[in-house]
Amino acid sequence: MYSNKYLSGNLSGIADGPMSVKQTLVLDGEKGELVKASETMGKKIAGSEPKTMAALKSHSDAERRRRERINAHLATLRGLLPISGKMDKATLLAEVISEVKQLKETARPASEGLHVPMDTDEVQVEKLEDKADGGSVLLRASLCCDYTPDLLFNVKQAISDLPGQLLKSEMSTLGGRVKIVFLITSSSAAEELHFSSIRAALSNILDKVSASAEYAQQIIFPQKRRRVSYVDS
Amino acid sequence: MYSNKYLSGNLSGIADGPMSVKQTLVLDGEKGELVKASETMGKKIAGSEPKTMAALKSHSDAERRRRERINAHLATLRGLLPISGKMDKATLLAEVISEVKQLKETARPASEGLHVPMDTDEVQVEKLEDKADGGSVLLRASLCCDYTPDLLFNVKQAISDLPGQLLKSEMSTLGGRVKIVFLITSSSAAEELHFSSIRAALSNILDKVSASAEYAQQIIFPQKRRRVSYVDS
DNA sequence: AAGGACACGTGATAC
DNA sequence: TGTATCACGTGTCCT
Repeated sequence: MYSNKYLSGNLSGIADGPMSVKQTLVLDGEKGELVKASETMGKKIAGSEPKTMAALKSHSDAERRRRERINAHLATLRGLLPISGKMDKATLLAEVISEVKQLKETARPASEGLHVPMDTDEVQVEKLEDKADGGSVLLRASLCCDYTPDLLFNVKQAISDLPGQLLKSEMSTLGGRVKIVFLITSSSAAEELHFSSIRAALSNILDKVSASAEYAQQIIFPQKRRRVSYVDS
Repeated sequence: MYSNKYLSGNLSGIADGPMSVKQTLVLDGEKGELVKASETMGKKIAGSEPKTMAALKSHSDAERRRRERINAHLATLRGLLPISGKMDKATLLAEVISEVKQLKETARPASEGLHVPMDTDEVQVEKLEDKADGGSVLLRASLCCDYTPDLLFNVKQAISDLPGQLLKSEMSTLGGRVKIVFLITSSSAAEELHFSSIRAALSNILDKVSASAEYAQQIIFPQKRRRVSYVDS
């Protein structure tokens, strides 16, 4: 075992391999030189006090146990992650934090109430929680309008044109009204660009839907007016 | 700064503090003794090669950067956790893994409740909360499948054939998948009958969709298998 | 060969 | 007091 190269596992000190003492240089910051370690050492060595020895061993032992605990937890986390491949310890942690965020976002709407479609047509794009963690931003876009048979077709087309990655979409209907909510990840670099192109895509849907809806409406409710509002945040 | 105690920040070696060279003992595993480090050292020291010096510095610098990266991520994770108090690094990780597990657990019913389409085709009919109100029962039916252009047409037809009164329908899409949920009132007398006819109607949709989807899929993914599950409750 | 990632032992420090 | 945690520089492997 590597850890016993300098520090023997048993105090009786049975020779069990070729020995090579290393880590013998000390970098002297003051002079900027390498010096022999012993040069600057005083009495302290005196050699082989068993007390110091035992203390040192238990110290490094404890430290090793600590490392093992941490690494075990890291391994557990690696197993919990959707990503399978081998990973850097730092990148693993980065993945974990993005996982946690994602899960939190996914779990939220359960408690945050439902998106009931209102009476005014609406296109809304907002940014959720920009904690400057890893350059990725979460956008929440929503569209509220009348339901028409071709709505879903238009939506689907718009989705494929959407920038970033679509995490989730949710749609609810009430009466003849419908509200669709999208959750989209965007790179913080292209954030504003995505922002406006999402807005454009959804507004485009709204236009088409409005056209066909207005046609149908004018037959039945010629008096009804259409109110449209665009909201950004 | 502590990190410069042994290794000076500048290679010119300006004296900037009291110096105390430490880490000079080497624990000899073979003999079980402390020895002077220099005892077992040969020529190698020769003193002050600038090459070795620079290499050593860049090495420890890199290692420090790595540590900082990891610790930064750990700090971020600490901030994401519901627990506020100070925490052991290992216990922090333990908390993170339990948090991830819990979020996964919480997110699953949320996903099912919020009707996020999963990867398996599914027809589900269940009875919600029969509070013996007035002989009327609430049924919740859902259909999960690939999205195809004719899906909505089929759904619309099936709806008109449905028994009972359709209270609400909700639909969400993710990727190419779609999940539709119906809320239907039924008389408790005809409950079982409605149950099976709803099942039949949705299964019928699923069959049609599967057919057209499979046709499209066999061109692109000939190996992909369709898994269908029927769930009652 | 130049640099990244990891485990190690050690000094410092808090309780 | 002993017994934890942490940051550090280093050796070693891998690319």
